[in-house]
Amino acid sequence: MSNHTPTPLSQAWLDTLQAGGYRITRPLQVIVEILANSTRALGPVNIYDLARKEYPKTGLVTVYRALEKLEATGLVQRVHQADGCHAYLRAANGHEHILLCSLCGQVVYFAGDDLSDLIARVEGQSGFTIQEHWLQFHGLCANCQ
Amino acid sequence: MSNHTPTPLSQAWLDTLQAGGYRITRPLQVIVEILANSTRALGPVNIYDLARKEYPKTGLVTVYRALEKLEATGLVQRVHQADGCHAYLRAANGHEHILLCSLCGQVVYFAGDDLSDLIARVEGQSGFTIQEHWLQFHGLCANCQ
DNA sequence: CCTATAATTGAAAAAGATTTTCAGTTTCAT
DNA sequence: ATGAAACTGAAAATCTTTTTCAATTATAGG
Ligand SMILES: [Mn+2]
Ligand SMILES: [Mn+2]
Ligand SMILES: [Zn+2]
Ligand SMILES: [Zn+2]
Repeated sequence: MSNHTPTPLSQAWLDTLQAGGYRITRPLQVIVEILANSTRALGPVNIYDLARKEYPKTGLVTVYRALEKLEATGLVQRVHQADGCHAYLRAANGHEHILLCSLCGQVVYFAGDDLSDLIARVEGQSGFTIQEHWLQFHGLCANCQ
Repeated sequence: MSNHTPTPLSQAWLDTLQAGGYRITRPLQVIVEILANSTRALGPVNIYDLARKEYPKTGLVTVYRALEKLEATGLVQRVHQADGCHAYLRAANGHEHILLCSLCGQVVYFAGDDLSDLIARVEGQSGFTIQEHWLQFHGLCANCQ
């Protein structure tokens, strides 16, 4: 059971988790390492399988519990997809959205959308106050087209 | 067991379903009536409870099966929400998106978004070909604010 | 209107996913 | 080093969705 050095990102996540009052255990380290460095969304069983390669004792329950902590801390987000919404991904940094490859699942983050005019127009027409917007692009990555 | 007249929209849905080769049964009529006229997204159990008021024999399985048919026929869509993605709503007509009230669940459809510049920019930066976009607004309806 | 056929139904069982319980172990502030 | 609180994995419980199956029903054709 080798003890790999954490990547800078996963170390930052662990620090945030610790600052949030959570304890840093081996299975949590492994799960964080997996999620912080993934370029595609992963489901619980997905993460479970990967985690067991590094730390075979890992239980599926622990994966669920880690996802709960990571989501509560704002480090990961649930990803909505046509075939299900039970996969997780690094949360957006500031005002970012995601673009997903429909074939291989690869994820790219982008920023720079400006929906303020549209939002103002829709608020006027509907009488709603808009608090939040979800935007997601789907397509084929350079490799898959 | 009163036999209410179907609303124009639910009659149109039933015609579409029949044209698609499905048979029009009482529980299906009731479920269509509920979904075609709902102003908020409804989950299977939600629909089940409402359907049983009109046709008490309705089984939950039949609700699942009806949703399958309605989704396959393009009459309803699954709605993605922060607290789960198992509720259904009238599908968009053409290029529409939805705006949801985070308090009461009320839904409004809107059109008129133009994301082509953003899409072109993100395609250039990422090397992806973007095929589809999801956009959803969340806020408070006139009643809830 | 009758009939035959295929679709549909509801109950029950099965399968799948997630959560809870619990006793033992580990982290981490003192 | 110590102890309180958090965390762990296994097993059980719970919840959701799908499958199976025998009976019923819709609808096309005569
Ligand atoms: Mn945005
Ligand atoms: Mn659009
Ligand atoms: Zn790809
Ligand atoms: Zn409202």
